[in-house]
Amino acid sequence: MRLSQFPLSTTKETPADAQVISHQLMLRAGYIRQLGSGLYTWLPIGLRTLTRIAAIVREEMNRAGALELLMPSVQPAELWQESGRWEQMGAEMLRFKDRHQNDFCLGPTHEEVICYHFRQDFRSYRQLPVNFYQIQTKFRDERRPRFGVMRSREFLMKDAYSFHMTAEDLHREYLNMREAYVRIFTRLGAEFRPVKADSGNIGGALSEEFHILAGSGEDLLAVAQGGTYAANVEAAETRPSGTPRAAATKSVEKVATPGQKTCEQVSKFMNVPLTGKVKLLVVKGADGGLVGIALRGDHQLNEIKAAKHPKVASPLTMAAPEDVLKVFGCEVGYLGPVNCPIPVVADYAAAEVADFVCGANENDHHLSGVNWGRDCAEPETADLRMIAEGDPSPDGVGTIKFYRGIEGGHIFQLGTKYTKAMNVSVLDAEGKAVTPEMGCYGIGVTRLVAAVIEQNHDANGIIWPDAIAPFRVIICPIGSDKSAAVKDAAETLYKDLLAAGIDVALDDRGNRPGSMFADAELIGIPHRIVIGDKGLANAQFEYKQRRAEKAEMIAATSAAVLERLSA
RNA sequence: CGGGGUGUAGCUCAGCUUGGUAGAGCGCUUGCUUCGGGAGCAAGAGGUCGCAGGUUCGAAUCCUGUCACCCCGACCA
Repeated sequence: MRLSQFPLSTTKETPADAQVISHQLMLRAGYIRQLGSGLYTWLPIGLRTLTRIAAIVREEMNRAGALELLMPSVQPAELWQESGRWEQMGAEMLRFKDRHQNDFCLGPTHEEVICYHFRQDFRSYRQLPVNFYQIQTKFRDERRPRFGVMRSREFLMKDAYSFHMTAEDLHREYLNMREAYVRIFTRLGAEFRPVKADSGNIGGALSEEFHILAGSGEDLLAVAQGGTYAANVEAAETRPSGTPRAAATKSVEKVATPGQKTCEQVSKFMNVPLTGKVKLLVVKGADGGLVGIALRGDHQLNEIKAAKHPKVASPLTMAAPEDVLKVFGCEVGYLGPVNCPIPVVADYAAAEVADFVCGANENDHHLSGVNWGRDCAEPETADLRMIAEGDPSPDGVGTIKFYRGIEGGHIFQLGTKYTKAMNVSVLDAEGKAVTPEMGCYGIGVTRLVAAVIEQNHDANGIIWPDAIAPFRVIICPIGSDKSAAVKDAAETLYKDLLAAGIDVALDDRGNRPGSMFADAELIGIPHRIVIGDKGLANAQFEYKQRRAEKAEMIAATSAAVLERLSA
């Protein structure tokens, strides 16, 4: 591509709205332009990279045996009413009516549509298993779009849906997809990590997320050092320590703690470590009443785990302060399990503390020297807290460290949740109707562009891995309007590289060297060839890898350049 | 949805407190010079001051409403 015919809208100044580096660089390098909140246009250079990533995804999905199709982004409400999600989905699903006043939505996902098509055309076990995928625009009306294309409302997603006669076959395909994802993320040149995940509203059993590791990531990951365990903190389980609780050594004392409401305040005020404090959170119960959740002072509630507890209402709802006052007769800052008027479920760690400090269920007072089983009932225990850095890995191998990640892909074993709801069935070998097992596998294609940039940039701009660069190499001729030798050398090299099938850009805009180099670095071209009279005098081109500290001189031949590119 | 902020030239922003007819830098156009790290000089083009009402002789500036965008939080297949 000749840059004289390929507009680059690069800017020196960083747009004010961009917070994260990938968003800033994508705007500065002219990859995207914002149209509205969470809506972005991909300019030609940005689209080249987006298309390359999509191509890698497509290749690996095909290699893994999945079949590409394309479903509409506009979907009729009937299908969503059938699965029950028309009511379940919140405002993130954009709904509207057509001219006949029929309800539609912009598809946030395609489980309903694929089930609809599958049940039309698939009647026999002989036709299974199948795995369909598409690369299609999705729309989710996020409450707060942010970070450019990292969390936008409209985005490009690869979504795949597989159907199976048995759970075992679903598991086989799940592992097949997992391998395909590992290949895809490896080819992107990204440092990534598959982690155990919560399957969220989509439901289903087994689920893993593929995260691109980056400090700006929105997700927190618990990764075992010295082990293999890795999970999204939302999904990371915690276990009882295995060592029995220490024996009680103190007796209960009531202590005046005026105005000391938080664990930190009480801990400081009474000079006890946070780990010696037990806090009681009050949430709505599954039976409509209230339930107390006991956590160690230094631990945080994991709302997803708590919501899954049979005694707790889902979704998790904290009790209103008025209701707490009514039931306990005190403010939320002074709650504890002693003489507690509601059922209590304790996190494993909280149940292991002896001689602890807790609220006295009386304003401005706490109790010290409290022990489970003696001063209050031995509680029901469960895994309710967020895993913490330094915790032992749940699988017993290694110690947990936190990383931040950007969710680039997610694979699920859905089971029969959607096939059942959508009345999908096929006949097995005995002629009996069977509800197929279903898996779904997503990759956020647009998000990956930003995620890879988060990992690959420097002060001058983006640094693309070869596989997804908009151009692999850029030729910068210096003074080509004055020097016929430079111009000829650049043209010859350009044509030779094109002939060799290399994605090459020739900067024939006649700009000064400084601005050529700045553009080439900002847009992230991985290889640069500079051609000038000085070098040509010695029959040399200058070659610089984007990531390299220094440029080097190579022979002024197309063959020498091709050799560098294949190295 | 709660809290906060911002809308002025293509971009980044000043001007608003204290009302008086629109500014800077970058970018763009033309000319000359320059040409290995975002050039210099000169001359230019370019704005319904988000929108709608109101106050006033007069509103970018004050008041009311509204829309959009951004940030923090909540939420998130």
